[in-house]
Amino acid sequence: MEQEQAIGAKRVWESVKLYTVKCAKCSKWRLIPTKEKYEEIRERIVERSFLCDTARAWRPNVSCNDESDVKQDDSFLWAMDRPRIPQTPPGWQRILRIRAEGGTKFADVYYVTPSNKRLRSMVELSRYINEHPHLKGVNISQFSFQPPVPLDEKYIAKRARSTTHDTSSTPAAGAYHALQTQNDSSGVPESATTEAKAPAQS
DNA sequence: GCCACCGGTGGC
DNA sequence: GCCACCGGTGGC
Repeated sequence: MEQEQAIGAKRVWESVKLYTVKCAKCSKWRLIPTKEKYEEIRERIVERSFLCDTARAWRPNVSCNDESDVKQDDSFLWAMDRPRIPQTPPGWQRILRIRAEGGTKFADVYYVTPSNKRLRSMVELSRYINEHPHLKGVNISQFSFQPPVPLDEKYIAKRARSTTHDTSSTPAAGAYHALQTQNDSSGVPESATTEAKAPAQS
């Protein structure tokens, strides 16, 4: 019944403000116009590198000669998605919620079903699918609860990591693309955010 | 040690 | 009373 644009109607909202992907050639950021497009690129980013040319699909004249669409400064909280996250099935929504700074986790991923039910884990997802025969065609391999990684590792409270050895010097090493989230809450963190800037070599 | 999962609860 | 958010922890 009240399926009415349900999704996106009220409570369901996304922490992500802008979707951006880095050009594999010139390393400039290109804004991705829609979440759907972003998810499509993200799924195949390993097989198909993103280039400024790719953005011509929605920006006919853009090229590596144009400056970056967005500066990677501290006006946003940056996070890198992992590659190979499947596109969200039609009728569903994949929602990312960034947690408060200084907590034990960075973000939560959840899926909203076509009938507006919020699911928090693979367990809940498969149970829900089993209990709803009309969703039998839905394969759980189309879902991933893997959250992105913050570029600023200090955003999360330090664990018993100690010694901070170089082991994790490059956060999200394999990930090619990133998303931005709004960094409201605090005033000007400023401190070290800019240092976390993309090591993005090789 | 990490993280997927879920219970508790504070704020609405 | 509900639910968004967070922390604890069991299983790997």
